[in-house]
Amino acid sequence: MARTTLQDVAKTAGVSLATVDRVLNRRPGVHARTVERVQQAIAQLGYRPDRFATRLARGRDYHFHFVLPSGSNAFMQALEERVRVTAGYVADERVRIGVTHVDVFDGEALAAALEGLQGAVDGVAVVALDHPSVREAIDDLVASGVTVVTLVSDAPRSRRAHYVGIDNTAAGRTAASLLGRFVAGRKGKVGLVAGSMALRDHIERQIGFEQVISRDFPGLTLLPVREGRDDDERVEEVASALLAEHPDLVGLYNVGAGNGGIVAALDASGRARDVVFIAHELTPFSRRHLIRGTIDAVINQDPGHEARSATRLLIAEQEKAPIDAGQERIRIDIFIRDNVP
Amino acid sequence: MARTTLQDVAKTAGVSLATVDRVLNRRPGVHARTVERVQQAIAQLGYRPDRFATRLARGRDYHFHFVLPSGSNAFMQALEERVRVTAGYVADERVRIGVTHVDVFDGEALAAALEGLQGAVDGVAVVALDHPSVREAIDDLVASGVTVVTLVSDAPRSRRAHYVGIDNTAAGRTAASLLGRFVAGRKGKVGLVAGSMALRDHIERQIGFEQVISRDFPGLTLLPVREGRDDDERVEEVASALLAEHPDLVGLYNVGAGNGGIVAALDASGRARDVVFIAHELTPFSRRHLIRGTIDAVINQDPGHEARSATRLLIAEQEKAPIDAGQERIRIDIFIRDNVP
DNA sequence: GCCCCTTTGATGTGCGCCCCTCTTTCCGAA
DNA sequence: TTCGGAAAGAGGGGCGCACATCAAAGGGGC
Repeated sequence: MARTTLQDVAKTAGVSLATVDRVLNRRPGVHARTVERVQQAIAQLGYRPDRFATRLARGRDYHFHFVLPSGSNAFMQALEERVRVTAGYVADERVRIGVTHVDVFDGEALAAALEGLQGAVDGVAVVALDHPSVREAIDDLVASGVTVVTLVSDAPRSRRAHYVGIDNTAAGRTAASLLGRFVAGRKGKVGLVAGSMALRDHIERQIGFEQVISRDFPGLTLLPVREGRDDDERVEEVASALLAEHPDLVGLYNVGAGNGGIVAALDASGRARDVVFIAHELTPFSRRHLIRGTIDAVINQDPGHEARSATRLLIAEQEKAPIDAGQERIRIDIFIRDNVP
Repeated sequence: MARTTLQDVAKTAGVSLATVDRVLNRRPGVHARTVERVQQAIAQLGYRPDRFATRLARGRDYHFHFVLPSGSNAFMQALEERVRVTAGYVADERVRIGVTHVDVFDGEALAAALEGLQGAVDGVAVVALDHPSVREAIDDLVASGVTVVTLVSDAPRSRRAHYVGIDNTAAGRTAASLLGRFVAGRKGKVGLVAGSMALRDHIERQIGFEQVISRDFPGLTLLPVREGRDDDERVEEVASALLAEHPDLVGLYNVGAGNGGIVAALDASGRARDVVFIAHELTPFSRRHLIRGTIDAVINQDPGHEARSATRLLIAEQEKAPIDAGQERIRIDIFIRDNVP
């Protein structure tokens, strides 16, 4: 049996090809009754437009843009690299992908960058901020017909089509569970280092972490959060201070970047083996120390998956194609020494 | 700038469209010197054929076949379901996917089923067996021009194009690490239940598990392997026996299916909270007991990912298209209560 | 110089759909 | 009855490539 084509639809609907085309592409000038007939024929035949013929005929390229935080940590660099790789793969599918950098913490700058994309692109993937201007900029883009997905960090009450990233509260809970079980029944203090309490994902991770520590591990006491600004040096300072002030520190959770600082502090203190250290994001560095044993577990979100997923979602939106939710859900990966890739 | 097309290549190579076509599709009757010229033009222009135009013009459907074990456990059922879902998604990309069932343990039957596919399909994904007949059947298929990928379970020395599945030795090591750390320093026995020691993946998991337990956890003693035949009842018997014979049992690792049996035995013994239980494969059942706490961790391979990856690899092979290794690597997922989807 | 064979060119058709233009038909209002 | 606009039909060109056919040009052997 050959494919069912527009011809077949036209025939069974008893109309001409032109009319079917008008219906399919929502062109005006078709009687409601006729529209109905055509749609019935489509349903009856189970007609699905040939993606290849459609894209070929339409001849238009899709133009997407990724807006990423500038000059930042290993994870973001990995993400950008994966975006570029993905761009390479979809280039021969008539998809062009651009990348812009914007300062992470500057909501206004991010909003401005987004506004500047109006009219120039079909879709945008943005590492967002929970900031009113950003939300408004996203909503403006959506209103102007641009598809927007948020990446890694969401803009909760905006009209973005999808959020491509993990549930950070659950990530925090996961870290706590692992840490709690890895300390093996010992009692003591647990330290948490965040990048900045202005970052929504860091806050959420902290909340999840707190929840589980206080509920499930009565022997552990969570110390007040320290801010490390995602910077190795600063993180090392606060980690060293934590280690010095608390001889009974049994666990450390670094919510953000700057794992190098923690490793350095642990090494300097000579307590790397005694303190359970849970980190985020699998990088060459964290991978190395996971294997060495300084880091006990890494909570990860796969930047390659995120880049591809965002791209797929943007394409699907353009083509009004269905989405495989299972494929697009970003997992909270747990890596220990034995299952790192 | 518009796409570079065959026209452009022909022009810069100084030959006709027909000749470029001959080179591209490896048709005979072109002088080596000319081939060279054309390929240079292609390289120079960075020409890449338009996937959509190609597929449309070729007009041929790809026909793939999945050969799965029959009447079996929840994981295999999930895998099959995901294969069917994937089939639905790629149906409008001119890809037809068929599914056949074969008895898992019967190498000859599997080999026969594979032989029967010759000439009927372009590609095959098979849950293989490490059996000489199977290996030969795979090699025959490959020799006859059919692309073969193995799925979940490999046929190591065959000529299959890819193996879509996890490293089972690493999975075993991962289970051991988690179990060892979760027992929190207690000393005692550890039990391992496998489906059958004839299954390669089960053996590999066992080997990995043994390695890590003996190397990293001197306080733990691994008991001799028990076979549960992936069947709830039988698994319950052996688990109950283990629990009864060893009051100091602190951990259980179920390498195969039949988690229901272990849960039942643990519940009956009243030691569900004391014995750390590591299982394989996230199913509705294991998910429930992970949340309840009977199961402490689940090692998983994502059947949806495997179905999609196998399909993508088969398509890529047909189109001689590049492969994104990062996308196709199947991860060893670790799920604990807090990061289950 | 003739013939044959290899190499190349020229050209056409079709894949399934989009998009545009130009009729033709039909229905209701004036 | 006439007229106008809405609804529908008809047709064509094009997207970039695959595939087939036929003709022309080139080169070597005799």
